[in-house]
Amino acid sequence: MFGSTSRARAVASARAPGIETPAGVSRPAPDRHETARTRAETAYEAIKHRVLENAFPAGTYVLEQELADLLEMSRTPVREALIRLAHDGFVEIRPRHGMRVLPVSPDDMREIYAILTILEAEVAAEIATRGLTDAEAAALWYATNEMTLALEEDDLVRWARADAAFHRDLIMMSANRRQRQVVLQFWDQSHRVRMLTLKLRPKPFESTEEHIKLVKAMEARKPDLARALHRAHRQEAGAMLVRILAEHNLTQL
Amino acid sequence: MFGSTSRARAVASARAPGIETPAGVSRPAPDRHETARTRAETAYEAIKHRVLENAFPAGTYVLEQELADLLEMSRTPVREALIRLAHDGFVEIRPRHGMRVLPVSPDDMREIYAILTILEAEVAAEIATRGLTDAEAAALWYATNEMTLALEEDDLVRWARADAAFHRDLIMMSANRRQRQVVLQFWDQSHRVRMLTLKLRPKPFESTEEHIKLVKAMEARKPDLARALHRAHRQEAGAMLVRILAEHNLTQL
DNA sequence: TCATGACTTTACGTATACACTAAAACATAC
DNA sequence: GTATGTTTTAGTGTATACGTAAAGTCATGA
Repeated sequence: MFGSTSRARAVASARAPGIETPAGVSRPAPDRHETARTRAETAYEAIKHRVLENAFPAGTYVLEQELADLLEMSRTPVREALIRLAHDGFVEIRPRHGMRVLPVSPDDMREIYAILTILEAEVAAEIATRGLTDAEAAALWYATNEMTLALEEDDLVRWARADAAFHRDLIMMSANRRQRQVVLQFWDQSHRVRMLTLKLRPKPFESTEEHIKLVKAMEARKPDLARALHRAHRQEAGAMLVRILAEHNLTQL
Repeated sequence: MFGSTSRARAVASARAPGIETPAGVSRPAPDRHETARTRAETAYEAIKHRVLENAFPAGTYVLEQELADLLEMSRTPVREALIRLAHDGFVEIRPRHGMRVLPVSPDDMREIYAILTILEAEVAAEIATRGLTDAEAAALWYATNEMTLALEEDDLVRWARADAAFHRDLIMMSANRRQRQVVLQFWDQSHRVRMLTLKLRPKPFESTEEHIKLVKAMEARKPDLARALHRAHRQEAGAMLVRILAEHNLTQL
């Protein structure tokens, strides 16, 4: 169903596309780019993408059959995808109304950033304790450099991309798989709000500086400093987003 | 599928039990105690229970059809339950081999306790900041009292039950729903190891004292003290469990 | 116009059928 | 006995059918 099936299918599924099977179950060739996936996985990714990119706005109800029609598959893999999406916190499932895209309120953002702040600060300290590998340092410096260049060009989208890459790279350095999973889950939950408020925020000069200071603290192997810097960085970012949501009365993004 | 369906079904499902439906789908009356549930939910709870209580030992493979036979339902709700159980970290799904109960290794326990330590310590500080309600204090004192009585009677099972209740009560006091969800998820993941090592651990006199001190610190509204006490408590408990697993070569519980 | 009851429609949860292919079993050669 | 190739079996992912009941629609009365 997951993971190793995808691998096995990638190897085994080099059959001719478009074969029409003789019995009730029609088996069109799935789109093949580089990994074969179950339809349930395809559905998961497709729906998640639409949620994150606001193609399905917050509060929207979409029925199972609508999703199935849209994705050109039966309801079964759609249902399986929805179970996962609900568990990830992107949608809720309301029988006879379909899935509803969960809005992200200021309170939600408070919750999310409270957890990100706690857990990421510990990761920063962990990394400062054991030191950065060359590759890790390069990745983080690349991201901060991107942020700086983006600011020079007044390209906020580019800046946001670099910011996301920085934080993703950072959490992926954690040795604790469960910690990575939790942080990424909530970071994803905040994605739409971050994107939709991008132009409402002040220019992130200080934020960029904070990223740079954090990398320096980690390179200098100062765990307490790294923890404190990152904690402050996350707390301020969360508080600012919450403020913006409140000021603009964006209560359900 | 979840939640509100259960409510609606509870109201609407007072039909005669045992009605045999005319077409392919046989609809025996589900067992009714107080809440009606979908079969997928029934499957989730039943399988989870068997995993937690070691009826399906770690490393065990069980096929979908075996589970369906055992639970007297079709494969469909079993599949849906397995998606959730996999997401909760109790099993992995391996196509053509069925679900496999995920063992919990010493490294897993390190990961779990690292996260519990961080997040719960913050909850303890939060509660110490805002103070305990009478009901909350009563619940925690009841649990610590149970621990004390259990120790007097040398009843470790009773002690473990009180310990679990204490921690569950504590996390449920967090205002952060996501934090509650994360902590409970990982606490559940450690359940089997805690139960299976119960008799291998030293008598938890100090642990009981630590619980008592924590409640006092929270009542006294000392957030820094509460955080530090609870952090130490969780770190020591995690380290001890990891030690025991290693000493007894229990690498895959 | 609003409320209520009856009837109809439809979305869901589930069982079942089926195609596909991974895994197991079997046959053969060295 | 071991390795390899072929055949068979069976577990999964998916589509479809169906029963159930929630939701919608319609008719009627006050």
